[in-house]
Amino acid sequence: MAGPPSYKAPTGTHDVLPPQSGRWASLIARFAAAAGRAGYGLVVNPVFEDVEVFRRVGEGTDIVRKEMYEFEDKGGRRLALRPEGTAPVVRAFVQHRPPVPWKVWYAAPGFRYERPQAGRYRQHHQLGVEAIGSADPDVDVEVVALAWRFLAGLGLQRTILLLNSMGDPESRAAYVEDLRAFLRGRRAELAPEDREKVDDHPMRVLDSKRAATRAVTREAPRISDHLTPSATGHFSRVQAGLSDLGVPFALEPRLVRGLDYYTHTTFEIQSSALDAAQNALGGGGRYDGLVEALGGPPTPGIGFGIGIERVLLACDAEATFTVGDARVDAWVIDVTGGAAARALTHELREAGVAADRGFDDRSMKAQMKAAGRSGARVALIVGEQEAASSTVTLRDLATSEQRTIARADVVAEVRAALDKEPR
RNA sequence: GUGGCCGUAGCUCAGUCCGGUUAGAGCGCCAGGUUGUGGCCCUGGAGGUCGGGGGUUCAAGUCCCCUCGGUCACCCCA
Repeated sequence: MAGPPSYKAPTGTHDVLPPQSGRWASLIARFAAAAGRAGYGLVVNPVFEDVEVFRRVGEGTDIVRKEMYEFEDKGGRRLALRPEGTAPVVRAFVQHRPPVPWKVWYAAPGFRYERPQAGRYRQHHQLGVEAIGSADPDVDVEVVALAWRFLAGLGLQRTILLLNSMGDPESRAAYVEDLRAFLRGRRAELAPEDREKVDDHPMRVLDSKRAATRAVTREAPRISDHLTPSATGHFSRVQAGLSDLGVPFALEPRLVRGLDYYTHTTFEIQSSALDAAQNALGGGGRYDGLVEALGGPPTPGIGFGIGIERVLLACDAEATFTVGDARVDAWVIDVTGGAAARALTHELREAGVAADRGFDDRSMKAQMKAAGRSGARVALIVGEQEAASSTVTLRDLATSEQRTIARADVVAEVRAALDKEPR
């Protein structure tokens, strides 16, 4: 293409700007607080990993088969941008071998090369936790409840929690055989697009949205009928625990989720407020074989990921968790050249008062206009008269009342006007 | 990867079907009305290669082809 360069954020990516970014930041802060209260510490992983880290996690999944951002660095290493959050955390666990249970949370971007649509992006952001090293069903309960309570705490009400168990590997192997046999017998009734999945990935057929397929899978064998006694025991204890905490859930035997590594508990939280096709706000499950697959000792684990963009979309749809105005307390106006504004804003900020000012030595009118637009509660005005008498005019921008105060009393007067405690 | 719809000022859009002088509106921005005072009002101004390229034509924002981008959906997922 000719002409001057005209750059845009790459397809499927977005800039998050004020004031929306304020909401973004506060969402993460809330999650950090919730996870912190539950004993989870922050983990920060690299945004790219050896491509094998992700391959080991799901050879057969679309995520690794066709959606990974893979590249070779200048040293010839094969790397990939993280398509999901669990694998890097598990890799870090295997590398550092922290004491268990290891409970961590993260807020990180995920990258998948796919066509964007409402609620789906090439770079999206996830909030998540991982609890590695305990097979206790109470860990499942804690993790699921954390996700549920976090979303409820934002004011989201039109959410449903879907719960299923994939069982242990023996349960699962037996079930897959049974399901495959069933689907082969009914193959002709399936939607054409789903027929080819029957042989290689029969469980993928279960989450098809096509009506013809769903009619068949309604009658398909259920994994709950194939669970070993111990897997059934684990799952019942999870359900009992959730009920005990008042977390409502619906059993969904067809919930298999996209990643191959899940065992036992899997769950997904959907929003019925989103009319978009992508209505899963988050999901996760247990992955008792994953640590071993990445070279560690046999170690159980469970976690979830919540999509920040989708949660915010759901909040929009339910008109909750709205953008808070990031207002400053005071606006400093200086028509004597700017030195007074420089000193005053600095002094106020040092004293803990949020203060801002205009630049470029603009007219009184222009500076007042900026002050009004900023949403500040008070304006501090320094003109020739104030400068000459070591005073400042303090104006309440809501009531338009103003009075002249001594320059030396500015911090105290502003604090009083804002009803703010000294720091 | 496949399909539908859409690309005109910073934003939201009119104008495109039936081609015709300097491409418009609202909002926002800047300035003035008020030589020290915001929000309301009035006046004025800046800002556009009509996504890009090619073609048809005396003439293209408008018609044709290609291309890029956006959006929604499928596959699948957060």
